[in-house]
Amino acid sequence: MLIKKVILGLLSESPLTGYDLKKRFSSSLLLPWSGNSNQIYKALLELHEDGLVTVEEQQQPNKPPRKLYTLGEKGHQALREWLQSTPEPPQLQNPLLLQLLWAHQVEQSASRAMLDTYEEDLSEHVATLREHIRRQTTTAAADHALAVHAMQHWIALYEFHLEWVRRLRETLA
Amino acid sequence: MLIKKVILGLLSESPLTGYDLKKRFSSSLLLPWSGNSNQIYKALLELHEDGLVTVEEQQQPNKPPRKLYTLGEKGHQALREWLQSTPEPPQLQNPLLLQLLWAHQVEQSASRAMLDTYEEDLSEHVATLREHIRRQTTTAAADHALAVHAMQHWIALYEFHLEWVRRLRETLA
DNA sequence: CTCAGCATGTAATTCGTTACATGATTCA
DNA sequence: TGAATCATGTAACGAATTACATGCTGAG
Repeated sequence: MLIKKVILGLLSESPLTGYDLKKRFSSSLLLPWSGNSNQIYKALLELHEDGLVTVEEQQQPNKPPRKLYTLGEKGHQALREWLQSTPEPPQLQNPLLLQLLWAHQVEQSASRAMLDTYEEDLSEHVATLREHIRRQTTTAAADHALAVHAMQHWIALYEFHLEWVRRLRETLA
Repeated sequence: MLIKKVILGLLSESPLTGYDLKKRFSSSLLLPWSGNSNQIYKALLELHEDGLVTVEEQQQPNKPPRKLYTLGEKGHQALREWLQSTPEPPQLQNPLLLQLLWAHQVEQSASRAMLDTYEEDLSEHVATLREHIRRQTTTAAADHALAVHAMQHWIALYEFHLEWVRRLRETLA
């Protein structure tokens, strides 16, 4: 499960609770998970069973008790192994491309209209991502060159797609 | 469910059985489904319940009976509606990028080695895709300009990623 | 008084996968 | 004899989602 490795990565930066992780996942556009408690608390239990993390239960005044998870030596080792393993090739899922496979069955004006709103949605989406990444790269991760490269490429992939959509619209206009 | 729309698309080309669809899905690298019977036969049942397809049961000598599904008028309508609807922005999932977020925790030589095999795997993968698409575009779909554009862009996305990996390797060498 | 934040977790449901069950035919 | 193709389907499981349950605190 990829999410477990990512949790190891996040815990390697600092100890965190399930709730912290939840917020990280739901606020990060880069991490492709919704940040639902089900998955996270289950993953943490399993990581603990496997001895990769340690837990410290903390009672705090005026707040619910929390469980702080810390990456153990075995966890660091597992993380390092993952970082050195060869990842799977990406899965570029693109609903638009599927739709275009049968686009000849509707009038071209309809496809053009569809692409118009698609381009609008997409460029807004890309703007959000760009801003999101900008904030990330100017703060913490800025010293990790590979991480910065990765994020910029992630954006570039979306921009590449957006550019293609724009050119396609022009050829249809 | 996106797979149901895609089934409508496939049935719009010619009537097919569940078994036919299964083969289409498992042999097409473009359609991101494994082609497992569970999903397909269930989808066909539901499409039938909704009156989008009609079934004709055929007894054939020396072979198991089969159910031929044909797209009805309501199904054509549903397909056309889908083709005109605005698709979701793509989800570019890329395990490599996640790994690079914490790559500074291992030695750079290890990351370089990882990228070496990744590039090898990926370029092979892309070659397969390119050949796959080449066969597709030279035959049936060749007359549908938008479909051809879509497939070429799909490949181009992978090639864009591959090029980036190559440049990244050079900067690390 | 209500809503957001903190913090844990469970339940129900969807989508997807592989593996299994059945049974005939054809080809090596 | 054993594997591959045709053709239907079920079972078991995994990954992910949303919604729900609980309960306390502090701000508007």
